[in-house]
Amino acid sequence: MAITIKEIAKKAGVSIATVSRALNDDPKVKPETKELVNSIAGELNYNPNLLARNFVKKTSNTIGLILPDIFDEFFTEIIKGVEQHCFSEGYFTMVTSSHSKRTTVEAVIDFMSTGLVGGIIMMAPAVSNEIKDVLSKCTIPFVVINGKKDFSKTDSINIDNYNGSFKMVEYLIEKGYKKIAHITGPKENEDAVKRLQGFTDALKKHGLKVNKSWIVEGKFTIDSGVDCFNDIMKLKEKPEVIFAGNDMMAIGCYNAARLNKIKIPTDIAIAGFDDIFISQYLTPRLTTINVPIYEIGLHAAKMLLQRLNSNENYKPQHLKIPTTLVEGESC
Amino acid sequence: MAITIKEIAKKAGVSIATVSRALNDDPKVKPETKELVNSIAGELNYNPNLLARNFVKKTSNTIGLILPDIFDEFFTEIIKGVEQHCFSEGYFTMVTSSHSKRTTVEAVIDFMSTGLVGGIIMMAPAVSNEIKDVLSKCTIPFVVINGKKDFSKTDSINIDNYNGSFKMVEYLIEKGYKKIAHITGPKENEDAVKRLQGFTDALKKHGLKVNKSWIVEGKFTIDSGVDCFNDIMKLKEKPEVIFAGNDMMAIGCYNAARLNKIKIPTDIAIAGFDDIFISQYLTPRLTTINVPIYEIGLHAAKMLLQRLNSNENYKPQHLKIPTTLVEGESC
DNA sequence: AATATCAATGAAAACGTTTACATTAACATT
DNA sequence: AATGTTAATGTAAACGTTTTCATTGATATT
Repeated sequence: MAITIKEIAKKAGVSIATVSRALNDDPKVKPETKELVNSIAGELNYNPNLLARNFVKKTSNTIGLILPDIFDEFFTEIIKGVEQHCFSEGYFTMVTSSHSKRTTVEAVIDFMSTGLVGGIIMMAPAVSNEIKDVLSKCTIPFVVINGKKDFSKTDSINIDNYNGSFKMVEYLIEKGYKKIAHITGPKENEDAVKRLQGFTDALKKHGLKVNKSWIVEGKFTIDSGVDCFNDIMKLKEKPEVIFAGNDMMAIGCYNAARLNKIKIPTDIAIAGFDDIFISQYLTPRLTTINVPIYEIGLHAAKMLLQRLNSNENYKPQHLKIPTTLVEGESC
Repeated sequence: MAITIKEIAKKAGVSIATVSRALNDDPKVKPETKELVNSIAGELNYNPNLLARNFVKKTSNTIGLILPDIFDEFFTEIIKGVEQHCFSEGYFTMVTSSHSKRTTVEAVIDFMSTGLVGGIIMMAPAVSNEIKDVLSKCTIPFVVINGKKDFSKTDSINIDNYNGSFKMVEYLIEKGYKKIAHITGPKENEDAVKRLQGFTDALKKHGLKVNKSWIVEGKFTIDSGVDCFNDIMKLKEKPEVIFAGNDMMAIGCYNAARLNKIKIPTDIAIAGFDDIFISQYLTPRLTTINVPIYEIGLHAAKMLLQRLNSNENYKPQHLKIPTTLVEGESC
């Protein structure tokens, strides 16, 4: 049987109310009493029953982290960032992902309606109306990572996709490239949309015309990278460089290139976006846009906990995470 | 305010006890009553307060997953495996890792003493006495992944490191290699120890002598792979192939080789262990031992839930996960 | 000296659920 | 007719904590 405050109360000769207050460092308790209670608690190796505590307080020192279906190494970093900050503030982290048996929306509802978590962090690269709907009814604080701009009533964190993409294209132009192709992510994916926008705007700014056939839609997966690469190589007018919408698809390009004995960067140059862990170990090292993934998780957790600990309804925050260009040998 | 069974009871004209029983599908409740209660619950969009439920039942439909300090893409798959199975059985997954601010032991204690989780899955490549100690006092079921053999009182899951390593060495010998070096993991790491054992035994079986200077201790990190590779290349008698204790260190070898213009596999061959995601995208593709990581998580979850749902103390299970050789072009 | 203020503590309710025990009514057995 | 059995439901306690609302005794204010 675990130790309860009742037993501490008995040993200390005070009421359970005083014990509770002492343990919670209530200023109304006499310092001596506090000390007494704390020492007895330590002696008995007391640990508060969080189930009971959360139950009566109607909150939870656990936060829920909802990840999208495919979660790769990218998300490990997010989990790490979230978990480490939460832990240091006395919170636990519950993870879940949407998969064959559950949608993101269902995950939100699960988390929200059971009382199990006090707040939610949600990765939502594609924000459907259904999601917006359920979130608008959400009774606990939440932070959206990568939501749309129009999703402004709540805290959100976004990667600065537009500028990252813009930066990359300017870099390529500076290097002398004039024929630049782009493999986009899925149209529904907000990151993908912004990256495409940065791409076209940068081209326009430098007086390069936007060649429609050099913009191909991928799926942010390696396989789709392979397919898109092959499609591009079939064009009569080939580009000099392919800017893949993310590193996964850039890897797909590498693979397709190797298979077809096409040399990078001499035959065609490749650039990516994300700077995932693998990218630095590709040969040649991929030129890409670094996204500080760990930091995203960290900031998401910070925002959420701030929210949880300030009952006044403060103005929703919107954080845009800056990116940096990483120069490899692939361009 | 969320709906409670009290309100359902009122609407249905029965007591809260009956509602509780009906919702839990107690056979003592008349089918008609059950139906009535369920339909009202559905109407009101009732969701049980799990905090209250778990509190009174002194269990939790949440399991705790403890990961080691450095957790890379390898662990993503574990998390996925655990989470997906747990979810399908109505359990939530809480993750944590040991890091600068907390040891594995503290994580266990945290999970155990708060009532927040009903069971624990722990990845413990190195099982210290301290861990053994705290686990022996553990009051809730747990499963250890990669524990030592002598840790037999509880459920455990192990990678078949020995045979994987043995297989690899036999494969290399078959390919004609005679001078085989091995970069081991940390001595405390149980996986590393078993892999080394498989290595030496395979050599002995085939009448090859074990050259001490060809066995170098790494740390299972990329950097240590670089260092060990360089150390080996400084030897007067160089091996023909380096069998790295894990893929991360194999990647380190790749990097060091590239820097020194050493060609793989012509100048020296490299093999790894784990078959992590990246390995298939290395050039040349790494020859390695595939470990079904997702399955490990899945089985761990299965074992734990089985344990949780059978109050009789059944015999502890020990699962050994088989591995397969993946032939790349690096040997 | 009477009263107000205050610091420290205690008593008890409350949270939403499960469950041991009690109760009822219907039916079966003697 | 009296008793036992059973099915279905109700009553109320219990879980460990926080918190509202007293209560006490001491000190300050008039």
